[in-house]
Amino acid sequence: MEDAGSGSRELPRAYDPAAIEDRWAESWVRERLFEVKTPDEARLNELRTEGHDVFTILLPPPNVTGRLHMGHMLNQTEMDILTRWRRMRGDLALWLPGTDHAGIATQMMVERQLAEEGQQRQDLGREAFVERVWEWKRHYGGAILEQMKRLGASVDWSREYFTMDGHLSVAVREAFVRLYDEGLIYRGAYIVNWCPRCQTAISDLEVAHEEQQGDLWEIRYRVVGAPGEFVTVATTRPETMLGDVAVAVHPLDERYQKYLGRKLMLPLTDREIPVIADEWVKSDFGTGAVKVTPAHDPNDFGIGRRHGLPSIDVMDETAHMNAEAGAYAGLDRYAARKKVLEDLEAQGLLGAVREHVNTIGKCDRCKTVVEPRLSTQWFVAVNQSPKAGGDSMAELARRAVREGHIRITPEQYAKVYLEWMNNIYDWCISRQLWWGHRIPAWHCAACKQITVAREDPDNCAHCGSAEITQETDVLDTWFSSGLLPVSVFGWPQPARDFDVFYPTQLLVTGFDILFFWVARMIMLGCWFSKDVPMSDGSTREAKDTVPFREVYIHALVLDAERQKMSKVKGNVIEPVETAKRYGTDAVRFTLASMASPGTNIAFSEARTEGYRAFANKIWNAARFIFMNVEKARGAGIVVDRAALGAMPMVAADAPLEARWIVARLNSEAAEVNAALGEYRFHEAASTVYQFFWGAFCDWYLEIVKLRLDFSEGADRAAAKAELTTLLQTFEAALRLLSPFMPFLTEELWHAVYAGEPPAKSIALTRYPQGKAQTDDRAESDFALLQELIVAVRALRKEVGVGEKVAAPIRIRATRDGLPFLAHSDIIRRLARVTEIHPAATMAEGAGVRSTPQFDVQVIYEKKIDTSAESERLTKELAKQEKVLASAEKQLRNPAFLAKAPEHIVEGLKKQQAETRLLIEKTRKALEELG
RNA sequence: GGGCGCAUAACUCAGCGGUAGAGUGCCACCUUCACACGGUGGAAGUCGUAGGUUCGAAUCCUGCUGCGCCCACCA
Repeated sequence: MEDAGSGSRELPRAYDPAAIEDRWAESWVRERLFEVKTPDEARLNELRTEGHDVFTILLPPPNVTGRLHMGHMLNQTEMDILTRWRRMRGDLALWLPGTDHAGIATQMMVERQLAEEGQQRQDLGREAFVERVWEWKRHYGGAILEQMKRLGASVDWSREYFTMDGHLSVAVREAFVRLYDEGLIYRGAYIVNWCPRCQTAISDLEVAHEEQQGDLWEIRYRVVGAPGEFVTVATTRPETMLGDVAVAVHPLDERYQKYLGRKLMLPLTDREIPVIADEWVKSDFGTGAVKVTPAHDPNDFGIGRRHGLPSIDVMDETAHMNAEAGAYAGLDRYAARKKVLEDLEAQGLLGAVREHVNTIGKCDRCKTVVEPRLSTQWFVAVNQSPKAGGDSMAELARRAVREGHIRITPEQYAKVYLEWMNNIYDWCISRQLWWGHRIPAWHCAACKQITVAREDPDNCAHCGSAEITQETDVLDTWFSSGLLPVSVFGWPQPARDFDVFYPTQLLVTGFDILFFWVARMIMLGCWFSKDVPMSDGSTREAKDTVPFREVYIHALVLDAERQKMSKVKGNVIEPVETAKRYGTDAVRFTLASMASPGTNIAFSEARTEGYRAFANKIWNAARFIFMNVEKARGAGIVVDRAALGAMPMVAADAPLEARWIVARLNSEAAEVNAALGEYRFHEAASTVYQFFWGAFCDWYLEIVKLRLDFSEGADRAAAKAELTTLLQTFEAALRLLSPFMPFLTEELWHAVYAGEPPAKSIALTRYPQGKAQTDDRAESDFALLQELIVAVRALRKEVGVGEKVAAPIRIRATRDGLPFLAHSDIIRRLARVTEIHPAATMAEGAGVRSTPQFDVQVIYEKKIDTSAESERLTKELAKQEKVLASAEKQLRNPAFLAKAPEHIVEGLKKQQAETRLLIEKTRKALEELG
């Protein structure tokens, strides 16, 4: 029997997400539901002919060390909603997961583990340490993906990658070699941001700037050969004076003209340093004289270069003073600062000390104060054109956004991106770590030259010497993750995956990694894909080089007090734990309903409670429906399963509520589709919520109770028709809801089909599109009916009719007759009315509710509370008069009549007429009350 | 030093040129045979502040106040 609706399994009275979620999460993975086979050309053409497309989305790879937080869950909920939606629309939807090896973070994690065993990584040696990290990764890595599985993310697990996988490492190496050969990767000694704790260079982006109250010290440098004369410099970092090689002043600064070319005696040392002129110096800052320390300050480094000065490095990699610092050697930088100041003071060389707000850079990862340090590193020359000519990487990346090949939502971030891109510096990509992609460069002991190669070389490419050793540095993690959009699809090998899935459609991510990752992907993606021909052999145009066509920047998730969640503050809301308490669907719905583009989310559990109630509401609607399906079956009435799965269609002579609910389903579905197309998750969520609860449950289900009479002598054909519409609408509503609440809808959808569903999952069915059937007449008729029912309910309350008591009503139509009387059964049931008496006049002294269309009274012996009613009416009257006054004022204004659009004027005229009528009615009612 | 965002009902947020909406909370009534994680009715906002543009402003512009964020090589 091809029937629908479950009777086989009684649904529990209250929805218990815990009872179903693990089961489905596990099943979706086991059934390989979301795996995408790379289509061949024929299949692809077929897809496109049908009006569908490939939808590829890359999961921003979480760190292997990561645990899922609310930000991830928001990000994943948004991606999952979109992916499920696109899949259900018939697109080939691929959501690709993976994890990032996260250089510093992971290395730190394992080092901490070693520390507990009383060891350091140096004790193990590089090879053993790296092996240890791999082992850690195998044991603990990727826990976050397991959490993701539990939350039902519809990703293709068969394609899961790790950024240190073999084929991805090949891509990293290829990219490095190509850029090096182009002269776009270079090695050199420059000032970089150095973290003394991590003992590695970090990029500009990995430095967090903090303002703090500090001191600006003035130090007197004796002028050689001029006893009693000094040049006073100002500095915030006195300890670096030990590495000074000059003092610079502005060339036009009159105060110092006489010292130009003279020598100064560097205090605390026996070195003499020159006074030089450089335009970079601002005469109005400090004393106008700057100590020049090329090894410890990027500006000084620049001055040093311009003037051919040496660099004296006075610190080691742990920010302790080195041998160059003489007596201060071995001291930590702050201890050295203290001692330097004391010694200067003792020698009378310390001048004024001023309070000074300065910004200090801290290591993003460990919060240690970063030291600008001269060291030899590898850089990507992002602003440089390749040898053969053409645009630089940065320029390509700017054009991609400027010319609209990549659309960023919300738009304001496009500006932020371009602003950053316009001011970008070369990217330091080397890290002094052990965990990561080792730089494929070999140093020759014989000729000192560098060999960069795809395959590990045995000999120097320049002199042939076998005495070569590999570079010890590894690459910045973002170098490999920046390549992901090309590398996951097989680049640099020619690959069908690349042809089909590149460019990806969308990137959903947080603002915090816009520069770190998004910008780098755009640079590297555009750069490397431009040489990959299209699948038909044609040259790739700029628009097809981008790594993704759209970027959606999502909100930050804050706690209910709008504070950033952090372990330190202890205000972290655990998503999986929260999902267990309220149900994953409820948490997802909370996030979706608050995910308005461009605003942050203050996550509140109160709201989640509300959506748990919503889930329960859906559950119970299902129970009610299944119960009736059972009842019908008992009477030999069975709904054909084939009627389900599409948009319900109703006959023109079907009951009003059936035509209405189907019309509503169509219009709401259209709205949801439109909202999702523009990332307005909150609108989509509130639309489905209002539809299901406010329309389907509150009105349709209540009316349907009138129709589901399957007993002998009842209109069984009508009952069956209504039951069919009910089931169809519910099934369609489940599909509409399913991207937002995948677990609950999956469970109920299977129940609708009594355990014999037409597909393995609701996720594989089609999304309601909402173009099928509209019915304005049904919507407006129903709206009038609702107005009447609400008015009667309110009157009953006023007059004091008990909840269970039914009472007659008196009704008078103002103009359009009494069309709603045709639905007296609905009025009787929903407003608890016995008889409906059409009347020409309203009775005096009884409460009246009036609308422009009708007046209505409840006939009941118990009189109303006249003073309360009079108060209400007075208030009502005041409101109406205000509305009227405002309308009249505008309608009297010739400028308004001349300039306002016609429909506004017409609307206002209508409002004016209706309000006048209402005022008249209200006044009369007040008079009658006395 | 630049740049950006936000201020709307008690709370959390929508709305972003035509006279204010939702959820939660609150008040009253109702344990009616899907659901008390429920139903019905109700109270609640001079849309931060001062100007301006407009026939019309919560909505656009400017100043101010208060929060928050990002970027930045003045020692």
